[in-house]
Amino acid sequence: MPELPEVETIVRDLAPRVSGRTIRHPRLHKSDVLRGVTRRTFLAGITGRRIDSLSRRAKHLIFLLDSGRRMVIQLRMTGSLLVKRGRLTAEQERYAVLTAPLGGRETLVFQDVRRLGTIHLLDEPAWGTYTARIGAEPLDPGFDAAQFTAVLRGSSQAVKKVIMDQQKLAGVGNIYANEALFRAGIDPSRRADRIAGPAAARLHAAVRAVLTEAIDARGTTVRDYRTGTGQRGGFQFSLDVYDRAGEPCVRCGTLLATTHAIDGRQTTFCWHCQGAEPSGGPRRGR
DNA sequence: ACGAGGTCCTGCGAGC
DNA sequence: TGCTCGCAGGACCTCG
Repeated sequence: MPELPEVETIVRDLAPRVSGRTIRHPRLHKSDVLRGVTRRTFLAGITGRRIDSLSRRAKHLIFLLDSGRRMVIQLRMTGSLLVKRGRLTAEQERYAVLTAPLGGRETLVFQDVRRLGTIHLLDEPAWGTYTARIGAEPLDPGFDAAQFTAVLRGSSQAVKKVIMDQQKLAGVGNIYANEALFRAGIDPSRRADRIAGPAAARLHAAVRAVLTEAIDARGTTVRDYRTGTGQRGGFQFSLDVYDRAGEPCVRCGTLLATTHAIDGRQTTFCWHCQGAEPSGGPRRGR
């Protein structure tokens, strides 16, 4: 599932290949991915437009068009984006949502098996509203431990849910939330507003470190994720807890536990390394 | 403002 | 073998 590092990888791969290119004859194969725009308006809005830049905001891909509008693609669970030279494979044909020929036998392809992904087409004011609803970028140089601590302080919900809340913090999904909490030695179910001081600073550093390392490894491929060049990422070999339930903790050897108690999402953690906090004490009986 | 639950969507694996 | 069913889950929604 593409989170911040995966989307960042796709942007780095594709930005040089799409910038300055013109969308010739786009085809929208599935209309149910559109949000806030009709099929007709969407196609009219991108046809013949030049892509001035491709960038990332949280987990969203932002195509800035020469009209000043932005095509915003959210990959969600199974979406992928690539520039394909020549003919599409049978699988790409089958799951293509949007194909946009760029000239020179190259085609921008957005494919998505489950079609939970979305496409918006936003003018400048709408983009302003859209991006304002998304929280701080965790890798922004100005996003320091004090700002992060303030985010935690603002909620009594489980810390894992808070750091995955896109309105509070941008780009962290289930994989990196699990990893960062393990690295920081923090119980995922602990109330966010009870975490401060050194523990909050540890989590702040862990979130940034795990995201940075995952970008360096070109993302995590558990199932569907592919880079902008169609390859697998490399960070799945560096995961400490995600998808490792029942396996021994890399730090202490305790068998990793799993629960769905936090927001219904799979949470994997080590009782020993994350069960107890200096200021909070262990939390059991979830 | 909170938690719980529904919705979207399809492939996959378990169970019968 | 062939069927049904539960699950995967990010973002958004409604309800109490």
